[in-house]
Amino acid sequence: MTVRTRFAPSPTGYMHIGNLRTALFAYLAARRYGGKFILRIEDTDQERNVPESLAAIYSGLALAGLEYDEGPDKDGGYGPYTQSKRLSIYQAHAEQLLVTGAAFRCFCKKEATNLEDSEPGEPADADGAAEPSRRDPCRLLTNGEIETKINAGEPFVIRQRIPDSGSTTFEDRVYGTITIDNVQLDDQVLLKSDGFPTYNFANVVDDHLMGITHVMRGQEYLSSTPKYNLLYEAFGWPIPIYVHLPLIVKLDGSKLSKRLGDPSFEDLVMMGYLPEAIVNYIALLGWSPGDDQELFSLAELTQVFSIDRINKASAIFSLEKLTWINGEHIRALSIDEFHTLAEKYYPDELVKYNTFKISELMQVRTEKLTDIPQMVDFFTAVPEYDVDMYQHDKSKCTPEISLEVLKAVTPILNELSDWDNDSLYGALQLFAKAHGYKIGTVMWPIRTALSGVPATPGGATALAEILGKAETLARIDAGIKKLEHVLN
RNA sequence: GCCCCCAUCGUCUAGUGGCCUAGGACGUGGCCCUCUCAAGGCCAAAACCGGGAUUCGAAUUCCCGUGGGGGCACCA
Repeated sequence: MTVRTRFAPSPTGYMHIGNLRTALFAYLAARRYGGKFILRIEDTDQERNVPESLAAIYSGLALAGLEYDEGPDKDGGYGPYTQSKRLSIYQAHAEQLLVTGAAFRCFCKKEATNLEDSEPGEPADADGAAEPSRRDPCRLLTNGEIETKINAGEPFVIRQRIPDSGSTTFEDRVYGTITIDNVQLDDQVLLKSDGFPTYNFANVVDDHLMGITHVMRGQEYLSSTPKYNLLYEAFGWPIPIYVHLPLIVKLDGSKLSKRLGDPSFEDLVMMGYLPEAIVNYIALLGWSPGDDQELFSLAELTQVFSIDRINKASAIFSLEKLTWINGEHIRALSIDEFHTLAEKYYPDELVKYNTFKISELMQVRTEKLTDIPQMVDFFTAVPEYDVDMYQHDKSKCTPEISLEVLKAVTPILNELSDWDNDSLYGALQLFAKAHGYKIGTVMWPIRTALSGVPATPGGATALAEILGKAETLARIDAGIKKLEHVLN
C-alpha cells in the first residue's frame, strides 16, 4: 500500500501554527513511508473564502519547504484538487446516499438559533441548541410529501441519517479505540442548499476518491469522526487510518488565535525566525524522536519521523524555546548564508564599514534576525551615554582611570601601522603590561568610547578594526572630551 | 447541559511493571572561560494531579474523583 496523506486547508485566512504543524506531520508521514503528499483546497464555504489566503497557503508551504506531490497546480490524476471544482461529484454521491436511505432531504429553514450561537458573548440559552438537526422531522417525510415540496421549489439540504441506536467505534493511531453512542451524533448536513458540500461530506468523499490512506488532522475532529465512519460504511468504502494530532495551545491552555495576537507562520518569519527553525520547533510539539536530539533539518525529520511517536496531550507553544532553536539554526549557518540574511537588517549607513566582518561578529550573538538593527546601531553613531558607563568593577575601571587610559593609548594607536584585530590587541596588551593594568582595564574604556553601549558584538579591538583608524581615534577623542568635561 | 479526549519539572518531552534515589532540552540561578556581550563548558533548584485497586513490585495497568481541552453549525 502506498501511503497517501493530504493537507487540506480552507482558504479563510492566514497559515496559523496549528495548520502548519498538521501540514508538516502529513508531509513527514508521506516522506518517511515513501508515499505521496497531496494538497487539497477546501473552499466549500463561499462566505468565508478569502481569495488572498490561497496565495498564503502556497507561499507558506513553499517557505516551510513542504513540497507536495499533487495539488491544484500539480495534477496527479486524482483531481481536481479544489473542492469548488468537484461539486458534481459530491452531488452524485449525495444522490447515491439518498437512494440507499443513508441520507434524506431536509426542508427546514436555517435554524434561527444560529444567530445567537455564533455570538461570542454570553451563552444566553444553553439548552436545545443541537436539537433541531438530530431529531429532524424531515426524516419522516413520505415520498409524496418530498415530491410536492421539490415541485414547489422549496430549498432543501441533504442530511446524513444517523442510526437511532447503537454506537460507532473507530481506531485512531494516536488515541486508540474510541466509541461514541450514535444518539450523540446529529443528522449532519452533507449538502447545503447552495449545492455545496459541507466539510463533513466533502472530506470523506475526497479522501476516498483521492486514495488517502492516512487521514491526519487536528484532534478537534475526533468527536465527529464516527459520523465520517458511518459515511464510509454507507458507501461501502474502506475506512482510512486515522491519525488525530494533539492541539497546539497557549500558556493558559486556550488555543492559538490570530485575533488575540498570536503569531502566524508568516508573522514569526517577520519576527526574525528562520522558517527551518520554526519547522524544527513545531515538529517537537506533539512528537519526539525518542532520543535526545532536538535540532533537525526538514530532511532529517523525514528520516526519523514516526506516527507511533506522536503524543496525545496538547502542547503549549513557547516562543522562548523557539528562540533558542532559532539561535542554534542561525549558528549552524555558514558565514556566507548568515551574512546574506543579516545584510537585509543592517541600516543603510552601515555600508561604509566591512559588513562581512560585522556579520562574523554577529552570527553567534543573533537569536532573531530582527534583533540585528539595534545591535549594530552604534556603528553608525555613538549614542548619547553617561560617563558612569566607564565605571566597571570587573575590569577595575573608573571614569578617572578611563580618561588616563584613553589619553595614554591615543599615541600608541596613532602610530600603529597594521590596523587589524591582532595588531591592535598586541599593542594594547603590551601597553597594559607596561603600565601594570589588567587587560580589561585598558579594553573597557576603549570599547565604551567606541560604542557608547554596555554590550557590543565583539570587543574593543574587533570594533576598532571595523571602525578604522580615523573613526576609532575620533571616537576615543570624543570620549576623552566627554570625560574631561565631567571630571573637571 | 450532553459526549469525547487528555494529565511527568514553569514549558517541550523521555519513560510502555523492576534499569526511576524519574533522564534530556528551553528558561532560571551559580561557577568557569573571557578585551564587553554572546557562544561554549560545568553545577544547581525544579515534576510523576488526588484517592482507591491489581501486583512481590507501579510514573507505567484498572476504577473513581479533580483539573484542563475539544465537539455538539447549511464553519472547516
